[in-house]
Amino acid sequence: MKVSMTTTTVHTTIEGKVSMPRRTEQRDAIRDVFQETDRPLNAQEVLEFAQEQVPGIGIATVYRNIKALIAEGWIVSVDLPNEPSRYELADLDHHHHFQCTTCQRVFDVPGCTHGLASSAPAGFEVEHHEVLLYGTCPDCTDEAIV
Amino acid sequence: MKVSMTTTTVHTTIEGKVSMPRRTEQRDAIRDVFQETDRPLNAQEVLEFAQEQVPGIGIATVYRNIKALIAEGWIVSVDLPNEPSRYELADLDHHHHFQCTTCQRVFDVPGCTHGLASSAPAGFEVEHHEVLLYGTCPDCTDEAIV
DNA sequence: ACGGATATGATACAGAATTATCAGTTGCGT
DNA sequence: ACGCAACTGATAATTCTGTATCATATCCGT
Repeated sequence: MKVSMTTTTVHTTIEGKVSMPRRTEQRDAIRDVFQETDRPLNAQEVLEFAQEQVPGIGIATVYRNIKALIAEGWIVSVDLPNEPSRYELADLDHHHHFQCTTCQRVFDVPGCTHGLASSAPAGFEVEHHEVLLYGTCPDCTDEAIV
Repeated sequence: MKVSMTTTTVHTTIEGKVSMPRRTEQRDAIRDVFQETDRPLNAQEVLEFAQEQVPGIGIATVYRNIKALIAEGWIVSVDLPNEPSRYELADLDHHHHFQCTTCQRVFDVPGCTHGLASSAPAGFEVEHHEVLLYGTCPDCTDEAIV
């Protein structure tokens, strides 16, 4: 189930005045990128996709907005070993990740093999876990055939 | 089962002469650290433990030897998201890792919840996987009680 | 349309981990 | 004991990711 979240972060000045974040085409483009893509994207990927809609957009703007979108809980970071952070919508169900060892893209893997909490030795209290699968994605498997 | 590996890496010069790596107290100390510790260690941890045996040892030497030990297949790197590389003996059985969210140390978790390869969607070929558990280690659980 | 706070883009900067450099030291074959 | 190649320690340099700076542009209430 996807809950359409409409969180709004406001900024409060010293005098107590409240200002709303502005709506810009760059910010809209970045939001669109996440909503139209079903896998975690890193800052560079977000930049490339956003540039299709706003050619002049810069990497600083991407980082700034990613930070803001995380702060308002609209996206979350997906971190893999030795990889730059990727980001995806925050309202996805629990899932794991698959990284293609050929194209380096990361995909979501629905579901969860539970029983992981009980796999730790006695005395270790598991709070959360992460499962990472590595292999070849369908696109790269097809490429290999050609 | 632990197989005592005695890999020896040699260096070949341009003229074809072969030279053996030298035995130094620093290198011995670093090897000892890995053999006496049952969890993955990062470069800083290796430095600290090795300094107990060779007080003057420097971080550069640690990195150099870690690199050499990896090259000869004696240790392998253990990489977690947003963490510096850790290293452990290469001849350990398949296992996973647990990171304590309090002390940040990483521990080995024996065994493996299989069935992971089949958890990926159709078209994704899983070659290997990594399971990361996060929580509180016994030491930190005890600390909390005190 | 005005005006000022906020956003943007270009780029300098920062922080972390690891590698390169280099002068001095040391292991080890002879 | 000699000699030299390999090793070490101190530190500079590098690489990578993300943040700070700042002049300019733009959103949006009035």
